[in-house]
Amino acid sequence: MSLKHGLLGFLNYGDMTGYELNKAFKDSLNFFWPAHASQIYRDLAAMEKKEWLTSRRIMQEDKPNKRLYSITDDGKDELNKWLTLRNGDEGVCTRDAFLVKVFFSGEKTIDENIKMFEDYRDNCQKALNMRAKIDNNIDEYKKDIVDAQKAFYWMATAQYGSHHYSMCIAWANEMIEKMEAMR
Amino acid sequence: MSLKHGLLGFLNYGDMTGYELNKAFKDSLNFFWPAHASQIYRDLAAMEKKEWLTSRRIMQEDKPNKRLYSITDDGKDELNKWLTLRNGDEGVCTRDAFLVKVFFSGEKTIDENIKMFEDYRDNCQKALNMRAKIDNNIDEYKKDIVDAQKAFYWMATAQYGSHHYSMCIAWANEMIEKMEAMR
DNA sequence: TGGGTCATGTAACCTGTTACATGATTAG
DNA sequence: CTAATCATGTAACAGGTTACATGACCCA
Repeated sequence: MSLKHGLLGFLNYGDMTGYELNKAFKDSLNFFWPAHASQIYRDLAAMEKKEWLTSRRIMQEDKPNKRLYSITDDGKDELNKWLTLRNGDEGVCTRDAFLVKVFFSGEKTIDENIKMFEDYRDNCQKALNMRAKIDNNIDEYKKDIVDAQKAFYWMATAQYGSHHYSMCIAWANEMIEKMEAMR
Repeated sequence: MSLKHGLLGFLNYGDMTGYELNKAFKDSLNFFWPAHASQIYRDLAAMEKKEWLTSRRIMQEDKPNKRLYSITDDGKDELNKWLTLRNGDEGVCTRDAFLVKVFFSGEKTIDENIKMFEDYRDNCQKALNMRAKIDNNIDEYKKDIVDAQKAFYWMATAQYGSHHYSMCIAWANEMIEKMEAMR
């Protein structure tokens, strides 16, 4: 997986510009796969060279001109190849800088660490609250791209998000409690 | 965070070779921060240039010669800077390719997706079982580096791992159940 | 005699991050 | 008046992945 597959996924729903793709990522996948606009534009250009996409310029008068991308048959093949590819450790092994930091936090005082965990918990709580927004976004998109099938998998990822943050909050609270007992 | 900080963390416990660092990663942090041996050696060289480390060659007769790294005061400063740096979204936003795949899985048949989730669940189960091993490793290291303080934070990350995989398994089962009802 | 452990690296490549640049229109 | 939206990109850099190379010793 790389950003390219995410872009192919969206373009498979219909033609989009880099700007729109950037928004689509922010509105839905951002929690699982953050993307910078600059990378989106760069990868779109690279994918056009590979002939996974074609593009055409759309002239506009009151707004800047834009470039609309369409997925090709090669692009669809690539997307399906990725979708049906069996996952090895994908999803099972997650890179998480916070956990590494925790691992080495024996160097710090308990009070510092309690604060670090409280911060973390609060950030998770904020993220959990924001999930409600994401669910709204999915509901809105649902109206445009009417397809109960698709919507189910969007909801599945949203569900994961909620479970994930709840778990993190519970874990942080457990650890804070233990640290307070140690103090 | 980058691999460099993880390496500094271990070297702060005592001098180590690239080979030993590679094993230390595999035995403990692998689930949160997988590292390739080639990157470890490359980053060690880069860190020596920055004077975060010094190294000396150890000659051996029946085994290949090796290079032992020691952390410098600059290296310790860098480590502490990172450890005490306030986390923004670190830990809150996790990159997870499997979730992206799920998001776009409306393109596939329900049967294919059930299989995908079953695979995922089984991988998580395997990972969960392997956590027992990690716990053993931590117990062993505990004897060498006797420090209850440190051990607590190692256990905290291990706890996270168990919680994480249990949550993933539960989520996958929920989704499989729903998909089976849709079939 | 084949595979695991010990031990270190190089090179090429791919992917992601940060900083910068431009400039019109529109809503508060 | 000022901030947001629309819209696209370049350049440099940092970090991670894959493939390859070497070679001895030891255990089954």
